[in-house]
Amino acid sequence: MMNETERFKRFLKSKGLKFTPEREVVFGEALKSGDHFEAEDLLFRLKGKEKRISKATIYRTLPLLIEGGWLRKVIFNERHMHYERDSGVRQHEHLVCANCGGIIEFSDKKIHGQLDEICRRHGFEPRSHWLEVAGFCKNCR
Amino acid sequence: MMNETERFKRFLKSKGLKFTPEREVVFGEALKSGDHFEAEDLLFRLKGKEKRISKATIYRTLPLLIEGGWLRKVIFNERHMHYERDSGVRQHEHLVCANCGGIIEFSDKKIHGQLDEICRRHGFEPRSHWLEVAGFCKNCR
DNA sequence: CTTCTTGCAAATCCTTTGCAGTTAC
DNA sequence: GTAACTGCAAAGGATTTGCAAGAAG
Repeated sequence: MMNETERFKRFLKSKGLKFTPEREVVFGEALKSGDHFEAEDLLFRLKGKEKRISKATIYRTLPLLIEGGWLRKVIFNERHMHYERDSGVRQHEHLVCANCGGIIEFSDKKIHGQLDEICRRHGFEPRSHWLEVAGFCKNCR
Repeated sequence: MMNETERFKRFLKSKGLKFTPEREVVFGEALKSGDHFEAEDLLFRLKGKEKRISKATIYRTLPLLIEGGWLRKVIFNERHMHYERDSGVRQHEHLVCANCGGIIEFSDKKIHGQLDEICRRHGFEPRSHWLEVAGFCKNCR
């Protein structure tokens, strides 16, 4: 964790930006998120903290964390953005339950291979992809 | 086309809704859309028509067309919604160029098969899916 | 005639921005 | 010191809603 904070500091410095207490808190809390979260979640979780962080600061910090590779955006069938830890693999593959909202993540080599093949056929250079299957999970079907 | 309009009338009736000139126009224009469009596109295209249709009516009609199976939603990496003709196959597979915005649609049996397999493994009952690959097309790479 | 519709403008929701005061370096 | 940062509140863009007037059935 200390390492990550150091990485963050270096990242900011490299861009001529400053390492502030606010950014440190948002950074720490975002990385603590086990799974998907929304800006509003962060805001809420930070409400209880000693340091009060404004909505604006959160919205201004999230893009930095994405740029630095700590987070990625995930778009669901809603109006607002979700975020998740970026493990480095730029793939977003989910089964999303239409009933309980539960999310199962997966990653599949066969699909990746096939996607590469399809891109090749179309002369398309892939950078990232996301795949969402909507339906009903084991418990809700 | 006449058939489709009849279908639409019947659909509305079945839900206790009325067949109005406004709905007819929106319906016709939406079905005329060869590819993806946004609510704003429809609004614009309807500007020139004899009948003036309000934004609100468009936003109120689109969900009906989705419910009736004529359209489906497609979500891109933006803040607003896109729509496309629903051919009955509930798959949304696209290569989207990050530079020119061009969209290449595809459909791939191997991927479908593999998705089914993954769902089975997770006890998940799929209803629809969407897969978007972002990158650069032949011309823009 | 009754219920559903329309257009309008105001309201929402999430996110971004302008500004004036504050802080990191 | 000075450029970057913060919180606030106001602005934004896409979509929605309340309302009174207007049509469909």
